[in-house]
Amino acid sequence: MPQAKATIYTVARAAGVSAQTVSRVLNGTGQVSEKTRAAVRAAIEAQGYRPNTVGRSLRASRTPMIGVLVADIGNPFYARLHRAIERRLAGSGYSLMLMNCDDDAQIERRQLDLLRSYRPAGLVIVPSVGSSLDETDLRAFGHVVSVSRVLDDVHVPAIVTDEREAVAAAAAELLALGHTEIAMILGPPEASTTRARAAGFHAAVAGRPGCRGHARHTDGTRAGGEAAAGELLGTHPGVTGMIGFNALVTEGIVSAVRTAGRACPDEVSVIGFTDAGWMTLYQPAISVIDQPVEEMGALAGRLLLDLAAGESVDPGPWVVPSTLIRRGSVAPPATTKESRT
Amino acid sequence: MPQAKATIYTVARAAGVSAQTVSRVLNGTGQVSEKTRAAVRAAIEAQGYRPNTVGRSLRASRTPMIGVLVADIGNPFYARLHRAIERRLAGSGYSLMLMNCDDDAQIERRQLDLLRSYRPAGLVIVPSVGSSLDETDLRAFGHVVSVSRVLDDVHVPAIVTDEREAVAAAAAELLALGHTEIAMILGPPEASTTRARAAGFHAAVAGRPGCRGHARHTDGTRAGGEAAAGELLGTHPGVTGMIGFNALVTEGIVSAVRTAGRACPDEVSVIGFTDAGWMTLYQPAISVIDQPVEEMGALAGRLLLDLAAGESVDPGPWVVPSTLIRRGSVAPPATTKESRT
DNA sequence: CTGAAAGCGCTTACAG
DNA sequence: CTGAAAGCGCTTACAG
Repeated sequence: MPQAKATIYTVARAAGVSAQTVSRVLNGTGQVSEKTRAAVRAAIEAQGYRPNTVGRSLRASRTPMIGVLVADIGNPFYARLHRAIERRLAGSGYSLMLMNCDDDAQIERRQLDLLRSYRPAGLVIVPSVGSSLDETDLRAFGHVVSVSRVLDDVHVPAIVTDEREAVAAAAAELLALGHTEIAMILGPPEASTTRARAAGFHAAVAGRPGCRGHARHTDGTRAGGEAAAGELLGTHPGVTGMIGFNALVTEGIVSAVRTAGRACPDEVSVIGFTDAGWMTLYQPAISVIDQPVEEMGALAGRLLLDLAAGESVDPGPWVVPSTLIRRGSVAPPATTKESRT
Repeated sequence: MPQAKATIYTVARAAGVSAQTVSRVLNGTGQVSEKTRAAVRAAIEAQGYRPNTVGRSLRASRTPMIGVLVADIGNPFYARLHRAIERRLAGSGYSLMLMNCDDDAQIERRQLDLLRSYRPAGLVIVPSVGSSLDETDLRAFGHVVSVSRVLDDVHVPAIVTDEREAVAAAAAELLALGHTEIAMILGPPEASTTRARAAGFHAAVAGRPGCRGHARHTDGTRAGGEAAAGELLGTHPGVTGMIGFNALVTEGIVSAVRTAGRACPDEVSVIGFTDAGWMTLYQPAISVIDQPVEEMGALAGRLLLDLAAGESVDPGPWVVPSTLIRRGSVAPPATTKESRT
């Protein structure tokens, strides 16, 4: 029959030992005789005692909790990231406190304050676009790892994918197929990811004399991607290949291509960024630069565990490579095909 | 210059008052003279003091945190639910601790134990399929609200949508269009949602003499939905309409219909459950029973806030209605159309 | 309007 | 191998 309020003291009394000994049994620290251990276990069982993390955390001045602050958990990228971190941390005793900031620097700061009030052991952060956080803010947190987006002038371990190279390879593949005018529909210009992906795109185009590359910034949403892609298809009918900044923008591109009455891949090839279930359902299936979200999350969890254990961690940036998955949405441009026929 | 370790005591000393007065200023409780208040505020500012929720929680025997336990945050339904609860709780001082249980009753129990060790103020739970939780487990949590799935014989406020009615209406619409053999690809038989949706489906079919309804259980994934739908299309070529249990199963149905070489909606009409971005991108756009996820999450947040404030809350179940969104994937069956032509 | 004392549940030195 | 004391940061009675 579980006791109304079991604590280490009620357990200690029932077992005929001190609270300290109960603590030792609970944590497996120090030496406890087998007999005493058994008595304590029996009392724990009898009272239905459950440790109180709050008491422990207060004494330790540190809570076994990792904060996770992302822009929007509704975005599958962040949802998968959370799940991957949680899996890596399973069994470690650490819990995750997830917070959204809607990519708003003010909300980000507020959420961080709230989070910090719990004195968490660490933080995984995908900084907001236009984040105002600096090294001081993050240092106040103790252990921090940034994922995907990086903060300028802030030296915390960062986990990223090889955005520049991956986009460059994808763009190069379009160009090698014979496309001479291609476009990249980007995210917000302030995001580090936008800059890296844009750089890869431009580098690939620059490597092909006679080819032209268009880049457009958006807010990273489907609507934003659709508007930018639609505008581009209208003003630059020569564009025969498009790369999307993320899964949502890619949805927008696909929609715009269809609305413009252009066939994919016959008239316009499309490559997405970050795989999504619908991409294999759509016809044609969408080729995509597949970001290793699970690996990035697992690595974030590992680095934080190392940091919490007092080990020093290389600031990186830790680069986890993306892979180009070739599906049906990429083909040589129509003109090339015709000239071959 | 923020102090290394600011507490209410360091603030109190700097302001020349007692810790108790600092607490009063922080919480807006009791009477504090304007002058004293200003001095305290100045000291807080000067030291960069941030309240420690752990200390407060220990004293209060309760943490301003709501646990959220769901099957899989990778499922957009749960991600949207989390976001909706978080939005409703914004500014309330409560944080959310999100946990996955992979729909595994054992993991569910373990996660709940971990969560409980924080002494949270409440819990939002989507019980796992085959959950072993009973009223005692949940009562130990204090304030609990269940969402979407309900636990048998457990009396906690529940938030659901009108699954039975919504599915019945969707099925009835197919039948009214002239379909005489339709199918529902369900989730796991143990889930309360499966039972409710199946009941709605069977009721609609029973209301139409001469019509036939097939129901198949799956694990609720895309692969499961695809296998079940594929099998059904093969063994029962007369099926001209299918309803999916959730967004993933609907992906599977759409894929299976295409693999079977059947045109949608000309040969097979499809209706999904829970709207998703790809459903408007796909051709034809997928008609769907749209679940009011945001409202359900907001309501869960509100009920928990009420409960935490000591108010009594109606156990409900609180029913938030779903809406049938008509898009391109539903049409009269081919035979009917031919006979009209 | 303000303060001194006690205690929330635990672990960290320190002693034995 | 085991225990008594102190203290983590805060708020709750209780006094004035």
